[in-house]
Amino acid sequence: MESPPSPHRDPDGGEARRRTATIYEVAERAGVSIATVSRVLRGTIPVAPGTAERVREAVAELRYRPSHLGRGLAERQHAANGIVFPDLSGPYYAEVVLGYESVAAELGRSVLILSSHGRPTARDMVLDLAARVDGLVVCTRTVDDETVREVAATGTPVVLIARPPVADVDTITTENRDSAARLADHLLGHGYRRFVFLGDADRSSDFAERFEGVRQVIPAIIPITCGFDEDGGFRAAEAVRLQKPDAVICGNDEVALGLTRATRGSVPVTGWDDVMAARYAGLTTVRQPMRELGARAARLLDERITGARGEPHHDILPTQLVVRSSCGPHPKEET
Amino acid sequence: MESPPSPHRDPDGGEARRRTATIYEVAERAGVSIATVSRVLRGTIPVAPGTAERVREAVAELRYRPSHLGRGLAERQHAANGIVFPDLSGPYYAEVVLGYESVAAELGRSVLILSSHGRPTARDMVLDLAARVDGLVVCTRTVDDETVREVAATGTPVVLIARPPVADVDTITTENRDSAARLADHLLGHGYRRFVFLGDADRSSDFAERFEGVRQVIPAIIPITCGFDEDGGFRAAEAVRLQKPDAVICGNDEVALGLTRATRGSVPVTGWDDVMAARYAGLTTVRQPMRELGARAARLLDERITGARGEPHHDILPTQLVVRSSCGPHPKEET
DNA sequence: TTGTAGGCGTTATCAA
DNA sequence: TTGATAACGCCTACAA
Repeated sequence: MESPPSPHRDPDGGEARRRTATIYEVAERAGVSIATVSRVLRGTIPVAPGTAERVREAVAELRYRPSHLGRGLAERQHAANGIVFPDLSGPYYAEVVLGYESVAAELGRSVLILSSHGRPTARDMVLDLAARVDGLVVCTRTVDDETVREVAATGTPVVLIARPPVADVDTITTENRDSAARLADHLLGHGYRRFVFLGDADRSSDFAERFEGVRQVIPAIIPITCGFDEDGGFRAAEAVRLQKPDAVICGNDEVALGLTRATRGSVPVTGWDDVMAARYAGLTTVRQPMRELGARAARLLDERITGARGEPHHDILPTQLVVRSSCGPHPKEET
Repeated sequence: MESPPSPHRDPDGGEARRRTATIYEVAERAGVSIATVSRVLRGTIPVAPGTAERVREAVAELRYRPSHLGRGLAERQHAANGIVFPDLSGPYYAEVVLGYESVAAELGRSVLILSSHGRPTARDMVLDLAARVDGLVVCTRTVDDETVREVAATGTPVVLIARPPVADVDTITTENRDSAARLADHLLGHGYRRFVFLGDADRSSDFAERFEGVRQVIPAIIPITCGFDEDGGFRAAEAVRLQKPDAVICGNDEVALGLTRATRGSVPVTGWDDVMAARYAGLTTVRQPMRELGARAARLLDERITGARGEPHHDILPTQLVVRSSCGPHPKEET
């Protein structure tokens, strides 16, 4: 007998880690060619019912699952999407990612996550991630514009979340300016006159827009810079106190919560996002549709991946003022 | 002139989506063979300094990034890990995933996430995910034991989080029974005598262990079943009221928070996990090291992937009772 | 309806 | 130190 026609080795003895079956083994077991196996699995080209049945049996018996590596290489695609965010702690990004994963999964794509954490190697990690997905979502300022452009130049579709447009990539943001103005109006209704804005407008376009929106109504508002999380808000308490504000408008809920903890609620405060903790802290805030942000990004990306050309999208999702107790007892409306 | 020796087509005209450079183009540009390019990129085998330099230049000019698909196929590995969890909402899994991503990234592995949501196709999705990673973390009861076994049988290392052992896969959990008993003791110290346990011990080993731990101290505790989230707790309020308990021990913070919202704090309550909202709600709870859970899983997985054999690990991480106001004003200790 | 064979982008083994 | 070239697992014209 000659050696078997298959160019592939037989599975090894089996004492070491068990190999996963290949299409060749399925084909051999079903007594057909690998082309036929591929056809019944993909359902592209009709196969004789009997043959198809034998193939399916072989697949089941061998517990065969096609290799994504082989398939991806042949099809020139990954069937996977990526998403980059600064950090998952704090429900904001967790929700965004969840919304993203949810529809990506529906669309048959796996999702790869990457938290930049603020690692200096973020750029490289993102470029690497981009090389193993069909499309990429970049949240906020996790990497610089240059990197975004480089990924986009590769031809890999990119969607930016909560970030100003770069080149002509798609963008999804939430409405900031108007709701910020509305929030400011509400606070003015409380009778407050002296305000502090707490956050870092230079490092987040969201924060910048919120600040602008507020300042439109309260030109004299005093900006104070701090980190994006609870700790940032907590630490800023002293600086805030020095300004003796009637109320403090914070860039997001975590900052507001941190500040509240430090001031023990002695100063009226507002946040932004409406994370779960905000409800229990009685925090007045602006709710944004975090999950929808991710979900929409996934859909948009899918359209681009599957070939949609057209002009760049720049979707803006609506937000909603949520008044609770942290901004103080509201005086009667006088209208 | 003859046609070029490379078996690969020239890049297309360039009007459509731009292709990413391949190793052949780098080799051609540097005037070497692809083998040499591969060698300088991997740094495995020494290459003449001058040659290496030329290759690096070509790589930079072409912005070449090796294809993970090609590489993975040749190396028979993915350089990626997966993690499966029921849902990312609620800070618990968000933190676990974050801890996981954090160390996985350090170890040079991408991470693929999959939320089972409770989709009926979860089993298939997990099997599919398992086929595209080198190792997999499965949280809680996202899929049945059978599926876990099937993945493990493939040879893909698996680590279970917050779930009882299956076959001989590694396991990481947090301590439940003792801390539950401690919690019960504390509540007894308040003078409470009639208790309800709110959760679903049948669908979570964590809940089951917590219930057992509590019941050790309070044999007469009344179990009531509800969903795992805020809504579950909220809806269970009526059933709880009917029992007129002195205090309610909930399986996790979200349930406790939901119940609290429904009862407006009229009944002493405790949770479990210590999520962010718990702090602001003044919830007495048991803190578990969520991020560490994920981080450790990533390390353990990496060891298995890189060849560690040995006995299965069954790590148990310590937890910590956190007393706040939700369990009521504490009477003076009398010791 | 089915099989053959070339290609997808890398790695790694032989020779040279 | 380098270059051909055979895998790796799959898809898909092209033939039969």
